[in-house]
Amino acid sequence: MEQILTIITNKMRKAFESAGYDASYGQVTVSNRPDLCEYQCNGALAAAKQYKCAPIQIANAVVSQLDAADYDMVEAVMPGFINLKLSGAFLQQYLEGMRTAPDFDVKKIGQGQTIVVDYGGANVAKPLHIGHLRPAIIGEALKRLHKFLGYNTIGDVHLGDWGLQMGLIIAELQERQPELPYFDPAFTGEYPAVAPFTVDELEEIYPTASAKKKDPEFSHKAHQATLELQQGHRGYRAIWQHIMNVSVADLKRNYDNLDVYFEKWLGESDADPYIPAMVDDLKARGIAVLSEGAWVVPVAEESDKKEIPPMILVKSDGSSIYATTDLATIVQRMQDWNPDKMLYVTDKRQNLHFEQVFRAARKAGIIAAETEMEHVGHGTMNGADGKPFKTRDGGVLRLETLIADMTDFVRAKVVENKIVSDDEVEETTRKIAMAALKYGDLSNQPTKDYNFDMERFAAFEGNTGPYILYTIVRIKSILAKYGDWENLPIQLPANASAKDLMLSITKLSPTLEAAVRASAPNLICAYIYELAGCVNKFYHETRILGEEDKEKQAGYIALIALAKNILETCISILGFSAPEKM
RNA sequence: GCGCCAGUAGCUCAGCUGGAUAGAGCAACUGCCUUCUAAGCAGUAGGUCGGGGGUUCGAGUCCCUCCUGGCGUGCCA
Repeated sequence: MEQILTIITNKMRKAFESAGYDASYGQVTVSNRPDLCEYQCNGALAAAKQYKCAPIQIANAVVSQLDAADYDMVEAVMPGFINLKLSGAFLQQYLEGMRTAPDFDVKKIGQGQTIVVDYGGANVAKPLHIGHLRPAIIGEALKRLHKFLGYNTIGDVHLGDWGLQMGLIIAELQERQPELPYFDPAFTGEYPAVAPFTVDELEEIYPTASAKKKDPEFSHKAHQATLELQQGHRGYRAIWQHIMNVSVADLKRNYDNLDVYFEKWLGESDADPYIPAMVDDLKARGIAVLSEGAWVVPVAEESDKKEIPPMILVKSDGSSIYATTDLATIVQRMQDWNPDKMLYVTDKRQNLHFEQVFRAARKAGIIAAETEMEHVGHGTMNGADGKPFKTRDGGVLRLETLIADMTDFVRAKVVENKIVSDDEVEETTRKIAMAALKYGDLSNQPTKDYNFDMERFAAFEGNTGPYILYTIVRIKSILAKYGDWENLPIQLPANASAKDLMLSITKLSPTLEAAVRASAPNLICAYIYELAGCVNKFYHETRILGEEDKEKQAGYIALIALAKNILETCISILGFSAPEKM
């Protein structure tokens, strides 16, 4: 179905033409003065200059060309605005179309296209911490949004399992347990099947090793181990496999806990097999050049305002770096999936890195010219004081801990409210906590830093996830009491708040398209907040179950049912769901 | 140094390609539960949109400049 704005813009364009003006002035927008009108066209103001006459004259001429039956009100207002109010019948018909079609008749603009969303950013051997929350939540939402709009979507966690961090762990392990067979060059037998560490030990080993990077001797050993691992050192590969086994199981558990699911659990190591051929090829074609001992791909362009340093392909010690694996990953993705678009959801501070990789990929012809590459750089989540999140003792806060804290907060509230029975408390609590956490994050623009304030998020008043859930739950409660509500047709708006609600419902499609275009889930949050507000106002002003006119009542039910379905669809795109009661 | 991003109510933030009186939430104050869940609804108060220039019928939005903060800037990711 066409969007309302498109429909009335087209009519407005025709009216401009009939009145003797250029059709391009007919763009209609949602009103910024809801007290005056629902939609407006400012084209007459812009046209006045070209036609050298008063804007109000143009506006009047255009208005006389419009079909009055489509609107409750059409008027030209000084200095030249054209204000519109849609007719109830038009709205009724439009909503009935949304109600009866699958997915509210939202156009599947991604039909036939494949998109890869790279959004986990988890590192093996390290527990997920507070910094992993945003890419997981934003990436999952963007993936689901694309999927809803018809794209074939592939979410890839892209594990950090190949860089210096691995060398650091190996070097540290060797210092602690040099007697292990992995470090014995003469050892040719089978390595132990059981890892020489638990996940908890691993999580201690890495930060310890990382802290020792300043020691030149240790640092050299770690770099050397990284290189040898990448070159196929048998013992190091075995250790690596242990790390993977122990770590990935733990990561999956944590992502499950967040309702974040990846289609692919590939990592930097999976790109490794593609590296030698890629590097040879780039060298042979002169795309990679030797500079300061390293092989680099110059990516600077004439039009650059700043100096873009070359992308380092092979470090001077011969090992690969994250740019190398990222580039090789693109090779793998093009080969296996040939996507139309790749989306990278990572910290915004990696912006330059991705700019370099994308340019190198184009320069080398690794990606097709029409394949879009986008880095969705997100900001940092800080503590309530605006400073980076730390635990009381100054450590990094684990994601698990954050979720547990939020859950405890919510549980207290749920228990206090006494609406759900004891055996439902946990499930309800989990859903509300997830909504509070995810909505709290997604309602901010991805690029901005924001402050995580438990008090604020858990307060549940105003613009929060629980507010949205509460709205849905209220409707569900009415529908359950009403009974058979599934197939009732939409009726004419019964009152002003019903019409406002209907108008809000029609904005679903433009909102989703704008969100996908800008990679901005916050637009969906803003939309459902507005929609929920309309629902609550309608709810407050209209007695629904007590309505004696059964026909009228069926119309109310049809309207709130449609609103509920849209709200539920939107929150499922955002990655959470509503309980039955709260 | 250069580059990117941000600066809007006491606090946290919206404001789409420039349009009419700059909007929400929190906090403060005031109403509304014998009636569909008050985690709600309605209202009051709160602003020189960082400063200064400019472009035009019109600027929070575009251009220039300055101030403040954050981040990035070749072998970490």
